[in-house]
Order: sequence, then structure tokens, then C-alpha cells
Amino acid sequence: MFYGLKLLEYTRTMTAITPQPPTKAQLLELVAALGTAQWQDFAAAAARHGLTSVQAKLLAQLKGPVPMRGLATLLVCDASNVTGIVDRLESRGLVRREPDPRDRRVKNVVATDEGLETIRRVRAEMQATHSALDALDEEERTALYGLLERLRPGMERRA
Amino acid sequence: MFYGLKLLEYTRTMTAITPQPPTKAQLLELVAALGTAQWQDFAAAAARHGLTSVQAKLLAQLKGPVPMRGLATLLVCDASNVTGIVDRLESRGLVRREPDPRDRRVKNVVATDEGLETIRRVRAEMQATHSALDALDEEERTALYGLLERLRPGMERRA
DNA sequence: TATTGTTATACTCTATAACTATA
DNA sequence: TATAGTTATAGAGTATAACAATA
Repeated sequence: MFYGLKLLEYTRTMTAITPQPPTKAQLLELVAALGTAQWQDFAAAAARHGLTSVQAKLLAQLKGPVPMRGLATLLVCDASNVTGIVDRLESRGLVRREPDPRDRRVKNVVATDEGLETIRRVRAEMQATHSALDALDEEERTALYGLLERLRPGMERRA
Repeated sequence: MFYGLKLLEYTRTMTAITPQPPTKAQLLELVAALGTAQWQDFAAAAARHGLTSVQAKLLAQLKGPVPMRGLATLLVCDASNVTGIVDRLESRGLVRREPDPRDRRVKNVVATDEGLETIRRVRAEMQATHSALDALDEEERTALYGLLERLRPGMERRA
């Protein structure tokens, strides 16, 4: 009985220390599933505030004034699309266009106070993502952050 | 000089062992950025094969026959949308509709051989995601997999 | 001549509502 | 009556091509 418990404990320890390494396909599938779930969580939170996911994504970029062209780059879409997206946000009072003092061709987009407050709430209401992160303790979150930081340079390289 | 090097080494070691824990906001932002990047990587790979991201996502669900209604659930969209998406995939010969022998209301969607091959290539061509994962060694990938597995239940719970 | 933002166009995705054929 | 799939409709995102204003 005593040895049985010891063996069980040993097995658990070894399983925790040296779990089966996942195949690349398994890891890829898991990353894809979580990426999709996280995106849908964001879209659902945006929808509760009457925003499409792209509108919310644009709003999330506006830490300062950004030219229309820059928004197209950030959203990875054609510049012609940005006109309509900003039109709809502007008609709701969430952003405004400002002329650029140094280049009269450029219009800078700025979030209004209401726009900033709205995107703040959207972020706060990503319930699935928040509750998922709550499943980890501080040490695990630190480890996850470190690993994701290692992943970032590869993900942001554009083909 | 000797002590200087020792101190540097000690500092590096301690930094590696006990890095600053990230705030929840930082971790959230990093997860969101990687989720978006991964999604855009998938969309770009799909586009190279003439597929929209939703079409590719649907194709990726077809490990076996799936009713139209089930696809709407998997894609988190209204059932009426699935008709058009499947129409376009079917006209390109990537999927086909089959009658369900047990319920004549149901149509099951099945990927054709060409459909399976196409989605296989899309997955293989997610270059940003692949190169990001290549930045980790096996031990790190195992650790990442374990942490993401812990995240999954929270992400998949629907609000 | 090149760039910024816009418009016009055509296609796809999206939800809502109504319809049909089954169950 | 309830459900599966479809159709019709309207709004939004998307790329392409062309345009005016500015650099």
C-alpha cells in the first residue's frame, strides 16, 4: 500500500516533468483553435457595443493620431476600405478625421473620448479570454508570456 | 572584473528564473496580437488557393460528413450563410452535398479529394505560424502545448 | 511622377425573416 | 408543432481600378 502510493506519486511527477512532446501538427491545431476562439470572443464583445470586429480592431489601433494609409497597413487591407470603416465610426462619434499640418494630403484619424471608452469596455468584456487566463496561476502566466514573446517575432514577419 | 562577470552571470540567471510577471493586460494584449496574426496568416494562405478565410475554415471542419446545421454551429454563424458558402465550394468541386439516409431533411457536406488536398496545403503554407513555432525547441513546445491545453477549456466555454 | 484619400464596382459574408419539406 | 435547408433582402467588409489634390 505504501509502495503503491509512492509509485503513483512518482508516476505523476514523471508525467508532469516529461510529458509526451506534441507533434508540430498537434501544436499547430491547438494554436489555430485558440486563435479562432480568441478572435470570436473579440468579435462577440465588439458586437455587444454595436461594432463589427473590423471596426473594433481599427479603434484598438488608435493610441494616437494615425493616417488613413497607416490604418490600412495595420488592418492588412486595401486603403480604399478604410474610408468606409472610418466613415461609419465617425458618424457614431467614436473617431474623427483631422488634417495633418505637415502634409495636406494626409488625414489623421483620432479616437474620441467615447471611442476610447468603448474599446476599453470591449477589451474588458472578452469573457472567454479572461476566464481562460484565470485558469493559470502567476507562475504559469509568466511562463506563457515568455513563450509567446518568443513566438511573436516569427508571427509578425510578413511573407 | 572577475566579480563583475560573476555578478552579470548571476543577474542573468535570476532574470531567467524569476522574470517580472506580466500584468493581465500585457498578457491579454500579447494573446490578442498573436491570435490576430495567426488568423491573418491563415487567411493569406487560404487566399493563395482562391479561398476566403471562411471557406477555408469550413473546409477545415470536414474530417467526415457534417450536416449544414452543424457547420453553422462550428462556424458560429447563422445557418442561412452556410448555403452560400457551401454553394461556392461545391461549384469549385471542393465539397459535395449528400442526402442523409436517416433524415431526409438533412444534407451532409463531405470534402472531395481535391478539397482535402487543398486544405492540407493551406495548413502547410501558414508560413508565419510555422516559422514562429520553429523558434522554439522541443522542450519549449511541450511546455507551450501544456499551457495552451490549460487555456482551452476556458476559451471554448460560450457566453 | 509618386502618393494620399476617395469613389465606383463587383463579390463575399452577415443576420433577419419568410418559405418548403420533412419529422 | 418543430426542425433542416433554402431564398430574399439589406448592411458591411473586401480588392480592383480610376480619379482629384498634393507632394
